Amino acid sequence: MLSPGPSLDLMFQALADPTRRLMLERLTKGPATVSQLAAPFSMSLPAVVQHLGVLEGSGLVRTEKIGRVRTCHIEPIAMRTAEDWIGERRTTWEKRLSALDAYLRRTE
Amino acid sequence: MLSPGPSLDLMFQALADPTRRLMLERLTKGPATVSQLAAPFSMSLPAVVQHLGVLEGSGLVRTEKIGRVRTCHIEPIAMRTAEDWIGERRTTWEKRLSALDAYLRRTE
DNA sequence: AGCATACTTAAGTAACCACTTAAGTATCAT
DNA sequence: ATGATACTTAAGTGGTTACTTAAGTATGCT
Repeated sequence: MLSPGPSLDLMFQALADPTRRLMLERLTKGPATVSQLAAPFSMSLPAVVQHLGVLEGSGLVRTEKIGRVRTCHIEPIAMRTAEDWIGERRTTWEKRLSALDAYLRRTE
Repeated sequence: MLSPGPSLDLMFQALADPTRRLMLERLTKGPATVSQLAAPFSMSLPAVVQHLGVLEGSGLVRTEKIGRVRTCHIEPIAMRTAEDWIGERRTTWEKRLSALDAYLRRTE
């Protein structure tokens, strides 16, 4: 392991689990309480809350507790951070490829 | 854990480690042999090869061995798969937000 | 007050992950 | 053929992750 980074670690780690991606997908349709978020899954509530903790720790999700109900929603800015990291590297490589391609065509 | 998916699991898992992201970053600048890829890191060669295995297993990197040298390069298509998954969810949520915003302004 | 709801805390476990060292194999160079 | 290079295989270890069950706390309802 090297540098901790601005928490790309935590974001990608959070995205690496299918349960958490489904939870994120659910939150795409609007905010949800912990119970609502847990409903589709067959696992225990504490397990769901632990997943939620990972999502929140990564910054991808924000939650707020009012009374006894905790409500969760997506944080699009954090999503963009992860997305951008991939995008930058991908396009750099694609540019290299097309430059090589052009070169090969020229020397052809 | 639920569905395995088309291996978004493996891609995001691969991206979750800073060493692997650095390796990917290196490969952005062009193909590299295993030794070249390992050079910047202080860890053992087998450790680097294990990381490389994760990257390759996720489809983000492709390698080919010629003689005794294994050469590695980025697979931009796989990168795009991961990128797109995030992007779709992020934009859906952003649309929801701006729709809500517009609604609030109208009723204001 | 008494009971249900909505989490929360704690503790334990089995599987996985990121390394390590040591030893091995396949090529290439002389 | 000999030695160096470029990985490869195997086995082990300590830390983390994804759960579990059991019990606890805080809030809202009647």
